[in-house]
Amino acid sequence: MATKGIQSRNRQEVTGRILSAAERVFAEFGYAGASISRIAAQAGIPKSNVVYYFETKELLYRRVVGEIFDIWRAAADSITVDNDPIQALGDYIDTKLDLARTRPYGSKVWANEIIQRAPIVQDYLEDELRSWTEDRIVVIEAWIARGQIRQISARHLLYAIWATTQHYADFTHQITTLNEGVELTNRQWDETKTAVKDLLLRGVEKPGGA
Amino acid sequence: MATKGIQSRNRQEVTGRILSAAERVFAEFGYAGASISRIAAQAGIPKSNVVYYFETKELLYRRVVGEIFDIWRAAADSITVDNDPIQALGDYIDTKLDLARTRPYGSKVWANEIIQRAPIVQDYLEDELRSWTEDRIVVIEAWIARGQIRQISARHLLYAIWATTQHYADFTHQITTLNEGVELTNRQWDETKTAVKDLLLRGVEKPGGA
DNA sequence: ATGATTTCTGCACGATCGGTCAACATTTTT
DNA sequence: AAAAATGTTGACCGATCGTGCAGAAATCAT
Repeated sequence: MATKGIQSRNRQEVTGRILSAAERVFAEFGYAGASISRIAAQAGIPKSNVVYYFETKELLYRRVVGEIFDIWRAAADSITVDNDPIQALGDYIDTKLDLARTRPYGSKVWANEIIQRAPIVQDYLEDELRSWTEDRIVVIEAWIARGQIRQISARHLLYAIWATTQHYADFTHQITTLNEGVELTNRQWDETKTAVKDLLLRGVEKPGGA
Repeated sequence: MATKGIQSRNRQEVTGRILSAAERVFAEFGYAGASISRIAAQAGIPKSNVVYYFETKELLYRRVVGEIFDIWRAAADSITVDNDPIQALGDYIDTKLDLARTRPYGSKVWANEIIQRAPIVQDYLEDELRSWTEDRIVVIEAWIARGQIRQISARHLLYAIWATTQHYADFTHQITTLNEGVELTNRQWDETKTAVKDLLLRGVEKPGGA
């Protein structure tokens, strides 16, 4: 009763390895280019075993996309009416950039899916993303109404934050190449955070309110 | 002597149709998911005819990527030391957003290629993109040295412009879904230009220099 | 008009794909 | 310990892929 037994412990470990491998392979080869056998090889198990746990490639893919979607959603918890706008948006940018570094594959899978017009997770967009976005826009517009930030387009501010933060995940390879071929150091990631917040938030805060 | 004959005229027309179809199919299905037969069907010709003009899928792909790269490069012609910074960067953003609207497929193909670590056009990144980027950074840093703009990171400013402008091409489907399922109108594209420039350029211009 | 050249197309090939299935191994339940 | 349930694996199938190739069709040069 205390434990669930060896089988279920293994089940969790194996499915976890598959999900992790799938996130990477889907990111690096796209949905069509990612074969089940390559995912299996990445996870170190036979192809049949992947099918056993996730039935089809599409179901496995949906699980991967759902994971990164949930993580991103949680990253915006700081965006509430009662928080300080600059602090809240700054935290959101910081968290999003941390995720760009720690979970770049998930971001790439999402980008690929949207680029291809969301053939598999369109329901996510219409149900959860739409209402979630409208809620954040309401918060930002409340800040504007209170005079806490400049009169900007809340929607385009969100898009700009998404675009810039995810750019550092999706375009990591381009950024690395332009960084003389070496990955960004801890210091350079800190500089990135500072630069992105400096650029975007100066367009948000009131001129006098420095 | 005046004309080149029917054959070469047709050659240009057919290769043009193939390139246009390929840009779209590569964007919507990724490199692996884009089959030659689907490109041929989109162009309205037999599969063998596509191979006749471009030999391999990879060579056709390189042509498609090279096209969008050249177009983007030309879009930054306004970024020179002697131009006014805010005007020049504003023009760049405008042009880049126009391209996001008129050539979204090219942008998506590029995004896909970078996400997958540039398996085919890495030479573009190391040769042309790298030197091109360094040149623009020199210009922006010259503006800073002259005191024409704030002391910002030229590199991250470029990345932010790329990220935001290309976001409106690569994530068109997400933006459309969040726009109640309908594509952006002319007016909304104008609002986008204004919002993006307002957000990014306020982080660039000197506080007093309004 | 005729031969050379270019353009176009259907067919065939080996490879790889997603997914099925039956046999086997292990763990859990009784 | 026997039965049931769960986990694991390799062999196999029909479909699609990129590409090579031979020959037909159209155009060009003479």
